Amino acid sequence: MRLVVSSKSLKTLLVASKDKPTIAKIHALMILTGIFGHGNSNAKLILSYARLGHIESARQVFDKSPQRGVDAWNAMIIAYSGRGAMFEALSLYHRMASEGVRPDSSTYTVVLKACTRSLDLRSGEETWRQAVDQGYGDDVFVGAAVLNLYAKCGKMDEAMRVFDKMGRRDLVCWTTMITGLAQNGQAREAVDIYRQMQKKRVEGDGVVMLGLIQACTTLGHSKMGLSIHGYMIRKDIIMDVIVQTSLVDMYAKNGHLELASCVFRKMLYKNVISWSALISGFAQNGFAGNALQLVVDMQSFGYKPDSVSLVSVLLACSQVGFLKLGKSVHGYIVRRLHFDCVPSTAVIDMYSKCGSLSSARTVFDQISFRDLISWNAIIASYGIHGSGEEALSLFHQMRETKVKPDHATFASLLSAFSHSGLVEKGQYWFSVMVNEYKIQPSEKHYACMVDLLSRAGRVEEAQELIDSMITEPGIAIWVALLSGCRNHGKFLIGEMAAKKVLELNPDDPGIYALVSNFFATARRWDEVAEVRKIMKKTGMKKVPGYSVMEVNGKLHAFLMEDKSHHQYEEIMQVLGKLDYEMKAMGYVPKTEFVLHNLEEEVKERMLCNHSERLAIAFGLLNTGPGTRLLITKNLRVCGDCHEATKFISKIVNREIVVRDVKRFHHFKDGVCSCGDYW
DNA sequence: TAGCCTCACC
Repeated sequence: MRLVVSSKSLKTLLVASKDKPTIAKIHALMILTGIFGHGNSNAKLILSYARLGHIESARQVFDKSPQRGVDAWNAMIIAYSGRGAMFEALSLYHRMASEGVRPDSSTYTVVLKACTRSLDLRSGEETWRQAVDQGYGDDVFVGAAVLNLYAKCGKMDEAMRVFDKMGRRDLVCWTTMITGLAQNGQAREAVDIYRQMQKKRVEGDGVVMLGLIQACTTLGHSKMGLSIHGYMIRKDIIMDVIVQTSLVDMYAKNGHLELASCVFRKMLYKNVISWSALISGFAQNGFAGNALQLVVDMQSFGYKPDSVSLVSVLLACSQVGFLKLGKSVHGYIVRRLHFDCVPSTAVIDMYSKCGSLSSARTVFDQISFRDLISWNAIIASYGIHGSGEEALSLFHQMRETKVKPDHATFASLLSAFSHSGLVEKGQYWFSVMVNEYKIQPSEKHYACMVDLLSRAGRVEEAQELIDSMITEPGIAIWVALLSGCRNHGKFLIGEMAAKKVLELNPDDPGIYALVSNFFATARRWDEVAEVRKIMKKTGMKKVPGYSVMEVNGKLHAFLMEDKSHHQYEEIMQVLGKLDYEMKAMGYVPKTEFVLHNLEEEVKERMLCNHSERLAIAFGLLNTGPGTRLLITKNLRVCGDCHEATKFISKIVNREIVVRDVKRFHHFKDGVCSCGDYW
């Protein structure tokens, strides 16, 4: 019996084959039947081997082909480029000419793709020039590839130059521009290009919409995002898992978690990325508990968390001080996944925000590759723990590497100086930032400097600095100035700062307390009454303060006057006993931190029931003598609680660490590491 | 033959 095998059927089999032995059999059959060596059969074989990762076999086919058409060369370049072997891909491309094979449109496209993968702008531009020389300058495939090269290398100006000159543009060219602009932080320009595209009556598909959704995400334009979503539904544009995931991401990043969850729930097909998008949305918006619950849910649906979703878990852990879970996630990533730059930075941040600065440092010292963000994270870690000198020393080490400090590095460094009271160092490095690094100071940088100068009593200099600002100073700056004025009795400047603070109407009751205290210190009772009036009007709607503490691997959260806790009675007994001992040692409740019109005794009781106080008492009840307590608070620690915690640390002979929204307070033996200025 | 999704510091 004679077996008839057609070239076409073998090629179809090749595309469908899922393992090397099958391909090898078809390969053998091709040789036996004489198909091998004709047409582009060798190219198909090369691609099939490469698809399954057998690059050596692919190369053997290439080397043993009796004649190699341009398809075989292209296939081999794709094979190398897909494996990240850029050098081999490029050398093949260079060899083609010497072997008398003329590159075609595909060759330029795949070589440009290879250059894009390795971000090799120089080779890419050279390839593009050669493509133009050979008459492929108007080819939309080559054009889209060069636009993508520029976009991925962050050269959108260059991309725009090429795009403007293009004789023909297909949908992919438009999309590459829109996506490229959106991903390079030029979201407005992305929208402009889309408008141009509409004018030319080019219909957008899901991928174009995805670029626009990303633009909405960065611009924070949820309204526009919503209208794009509606447009896709009306126009029946297919929303695949990628487009749906970016919708989830867009809604979540813009704070619309219900909408994000709603899109997510309606997704028929989900993947780990869509879960991660939702989880990170909750974590980034401060809903640590929901984020953690979602990770449990995703596992029950059979999805295994990857390093991206676990980074969000770490973020949630750092928010609430969940050291135990953070530690186990760290271990899991190290053992099972890739512990590269992003997860290691998240781990550093988690340890430092959970109070373990030394663990953060150990991880930082062990990682082999440190990028800008890892340096920023470790510098910030020392800053929030009040170690300005160590932050500076790390900054010096960073300057010895190739990594260039950015605005965030200086924000962390200056904040470290302000938390450590290093005024001259702050001034010096602020001027270095502006003059040497040409970084335009932002609101955060100014706030650090104003804080630094004001706490040293140099409020006039602080005011001069504020006057030199080009942008309108925000609340953080006026609050910093006001604190200094209050502490140093500078009433004239302070009054102006207080008025500014009230105009800006902050959300934080602690800030109203500061303003009220300032006026009380200046004996300006009318203004004190005015602040109370504002508080009464808006104050009751403020974010409720809560404190979180981990005991035996479980998190316990406390709200102010929280009676729901099963140990509430015991907690109140502990607090009562402590109150008695504290008063005997000279503690006087700072009732000015309660701004309601209440009797003194009631105010005192309210102070006593602040969430951080409840958490401390709970910690004392449930941990052994001498154990360090770590409490995480969502707002700034209250001034009276700060005073009380100092006394408590001495009475119970414990180290009490409180992390508030700004920094760490290490209370030990009646003293706080912040030096009573925060 | 093409273009596309999630994560770290401030």
